[in-house]
Amino acid sequence: MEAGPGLRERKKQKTRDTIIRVALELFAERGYEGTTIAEIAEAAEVSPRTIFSYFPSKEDILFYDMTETQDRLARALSERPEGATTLDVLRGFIIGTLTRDHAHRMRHCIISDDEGLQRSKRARFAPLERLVVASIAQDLQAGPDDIRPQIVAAALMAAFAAVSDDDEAPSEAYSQEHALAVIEDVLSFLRGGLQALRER
Amino acid sequence: MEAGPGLRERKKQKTRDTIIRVALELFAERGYEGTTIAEIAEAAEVSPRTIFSYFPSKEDILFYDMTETQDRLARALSERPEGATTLDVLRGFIIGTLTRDHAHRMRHCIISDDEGLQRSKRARFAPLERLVVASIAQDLQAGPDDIRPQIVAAALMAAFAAVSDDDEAPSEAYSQEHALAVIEDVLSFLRGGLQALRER
DNA sequence: GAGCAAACTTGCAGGGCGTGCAGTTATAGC
DNA sequence: GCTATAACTGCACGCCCTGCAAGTTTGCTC
Repeated sequence: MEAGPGLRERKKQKTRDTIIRVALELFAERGYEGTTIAEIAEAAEVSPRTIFSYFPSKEDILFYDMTETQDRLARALSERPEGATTLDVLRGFIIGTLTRDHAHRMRHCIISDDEGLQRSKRARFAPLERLVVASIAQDLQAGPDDIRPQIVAAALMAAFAAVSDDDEAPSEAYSQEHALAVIEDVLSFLRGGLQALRER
Repeated sequence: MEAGPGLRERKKQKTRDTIIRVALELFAERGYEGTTIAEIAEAAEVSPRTIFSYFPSKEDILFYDMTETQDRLARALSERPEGATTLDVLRGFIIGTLTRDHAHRMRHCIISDDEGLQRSKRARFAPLERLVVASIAQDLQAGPDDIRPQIVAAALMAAFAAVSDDDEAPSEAYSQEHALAVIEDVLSFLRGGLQALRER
């Protein structure tokens, strides 16, 4: 008896994937605002009501992988090897998270077309940033009034956003190389900044 | 003949102020989600439909001063004196923008109570950050691939957010002093970071 | 395989936000 | 005062999202 997920679980996963796929297609075709839940439901062959048992809101369909990314980051930070700093973990995490597949490129276009979605995307990074702030605060043994974790985390998230929005990359390989260079710059920057505060 | 605004304009301003005031009171009393447009309209003695001719959305009532702040920042950056850097301008701007009046404190509580509003608040800082990015890019004569402006701007915005969220300040004077200290730290940090990149 | 409990799906009713439109009311300039 | 313009209002509508009470499917047991 393999302990694989049963029919029920597999079916749910399939339905979820279908909803995401058809929703992204419709968003790309008619725009996010121009697509209704009813249309997504019809294309996915479920009832509109069912959509909301898979996703808490229409926006959550678009940002379907954010919670998973958040969990991965939390795990990467908490399970980091002895001696590894938050910055070390993040370097690997950012590179590993960069994906240039069709769905992601499509989503990038969809979000670019809508002012509100750009704001939403930014807002959805906040939980990730909070994780980074806490982890860096631990590294630096920072007190509650110490502003350094927040500054460092903000800079890191900005770098992350910059490399993942970098849409003119000619190839995935180039994109990763470029991202690595950017991240090294940011880490140098942060080390220099922290050093400057230490010397005061 | 003084060229003051006519009755029409004064009345509009008054209505706008009333809407903001009663909305904040209701939000504080019953929470943001627990308050409907209809209730705000009734308390402000206008029709629900009229609310939407003053504010594009319910959230915009809460963040009524963001567009004004954005305009002020844009002006401060574009009209800066010869030789002043973006960082110089921002130091003054942040200090000048810190306010601890009743409405702001009330809003802070309202936002703290609601997960979604915290995300929204963060998202609404994006336009400010874009202004800062552009201004810093100009200062640094940065090319399009240069990540420094985004990092520096993100760190500055994080500092701004930190000092304006600093709600346990015993007094406005203390709060300003504390903010100044934080900002000086951030500026040292940024100078150190930029220096480190220059030396590579 | 029949039956049962749990999980999943669905339709329905409804509340809240936001918009377009047309009619009424108030203001400003002559 | 009279008129053109601006503002307010009510109405109807579409959309998102939720609670609830069915109906349907799945997994498990006998």
